[in-house]
Amino acid sequence: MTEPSARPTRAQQRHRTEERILAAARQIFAELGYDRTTIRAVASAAGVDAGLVMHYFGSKDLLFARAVEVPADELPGGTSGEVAEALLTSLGRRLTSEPAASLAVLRSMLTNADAADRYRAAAEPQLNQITEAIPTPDADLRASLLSAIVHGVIAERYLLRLTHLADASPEQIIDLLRPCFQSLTTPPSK
Amino acid sequence: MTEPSARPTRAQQRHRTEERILAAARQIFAELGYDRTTIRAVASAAGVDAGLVMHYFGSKDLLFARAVEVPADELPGGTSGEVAEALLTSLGRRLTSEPAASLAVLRSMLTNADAADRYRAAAEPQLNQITEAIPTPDADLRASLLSAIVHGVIAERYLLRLTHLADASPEQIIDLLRPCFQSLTTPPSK
DNA sequence: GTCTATACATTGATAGAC
DNA sequence: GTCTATCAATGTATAGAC
Repeated sequence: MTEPSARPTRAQQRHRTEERILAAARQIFAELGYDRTTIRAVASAAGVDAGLVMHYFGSKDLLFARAVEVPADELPGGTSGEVAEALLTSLGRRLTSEPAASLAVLRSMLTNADAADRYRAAAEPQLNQITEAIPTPDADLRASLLSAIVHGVIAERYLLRLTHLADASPEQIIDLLRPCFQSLTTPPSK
Repeated sequence: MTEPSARPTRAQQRHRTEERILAAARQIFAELGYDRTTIRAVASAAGVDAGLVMHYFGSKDLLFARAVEVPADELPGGTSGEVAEALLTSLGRRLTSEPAASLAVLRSMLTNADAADRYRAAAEPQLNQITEAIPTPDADLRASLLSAIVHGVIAERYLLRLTHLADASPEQIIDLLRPCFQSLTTPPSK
C-alpha cells in the first residue's frame, strides 16, 4: 500500500489522456464522419501519437464505439398527448445543445454499418415507448415517422446547415412541429 | 461521308460503355456512399477496367458529378393546400421507385461536400416554390421543415431501412403525413 | 478505344526503442 | 506510458502497350 493521498500517476494519467483522445475523436467523427476520420488526425488533435491511440483502443472501430457510446436519453412515456409533448421537449433540448457523440453517429450512419446499428439500437427503445403510447393499429409506423422527422430536422439543421433551419430558434421549430406531432400521436378524429 | 446507315462503332460504342459505367456508378454510390465507392469497384461492375473510367471521366469527383446529375423534378406550385398535396404526391413517387441517383446523393450528402452542395442546389428551387405558396412570415422555415421531413422519411426508409418504415406502403405513409403537411402549409387558424 | 503496369500518396495496424 | 519506425494494403491517377 502506497500512500492513498498521493497522486496516482499511473492509472490517473492514463485515464486523462484516454478522455482527451475520446473528446477529440467525438469532435472529428462528428465533423468528418467515420470514413474521413483518421487515427492520425484524432491523435494529433489530442496531442498524442497515432500509435498510442491504437495501443489504447485496439482499432478504429473500437475507438468509434467508445467515442459515441452514450446513455440513451430518458423519454418519459404516458398518454399519446404527453408523448408528443415529451418528444418536442426532447427535440428542443437537442436543438439547443447537441452533444458531439450524437452528431458523430448521425454523420457516420449512412456510411458505417456499425454506426447504423448503433443508431437503430438507440432508437429502438424510444420507438417502442412511443409505439405503446399510441392507441392505433399502425402505432409502430407512426412512431417511425416521428423518429424520421426528428432526425431529419436535426440532420438538416446541424449537418447540412440549411440556412432557414439553422437560424431558427428551437422554440419556433417546436411550435411549428407541434401540430404534426399531435396528428401523428392521436388517432384520426373520424 | 461514310454511309450514314452503317453502325458507327466509334462514338456509339463509347457512348454505350459510358452509360454502362454511369449506371454502375449510380448503383454503387447509392449503396456505399462516396467515400467507400472505389473506381475499381465501379469499373468492375461495369465490366471494364479502372483506367478506362479515369480516361472517360477524369476523376472520381467528376464521375460522381456525372452519375448523380438529374433534372430537378418538377414541383407545381399553387395555393398552400395544393402545394401540400403536390409535395405528398412527389413523396409518394419517390417512395415507390426512387432513382439510384437521388439515393447516391442522399447517402453521400453527409460526408462529401460536393454531394451536400448538389443536394442544396436541388432543394433550393423546391424550397423557394414552397415558400412562395405559404402566406406566413415564417414561410421559409416552414418550407425547410417540410423538406427535412421528406428527406428524413426517405433516408430512414431506404438507407437505414427502419423496418416499420420500409414495410409500410407509400399510401399509408402519405395518409399519415397529410395532416402534418397541411398544418405546415397553412397559417395558424388563430 | 481498351487494358496493363506502375507511380505516388494515405491509411490502419504492428513492433520495438526510449 | 509514450513515441519512432515500419509494414502491408488500398486507392487515385498517370503513362504507355496493344
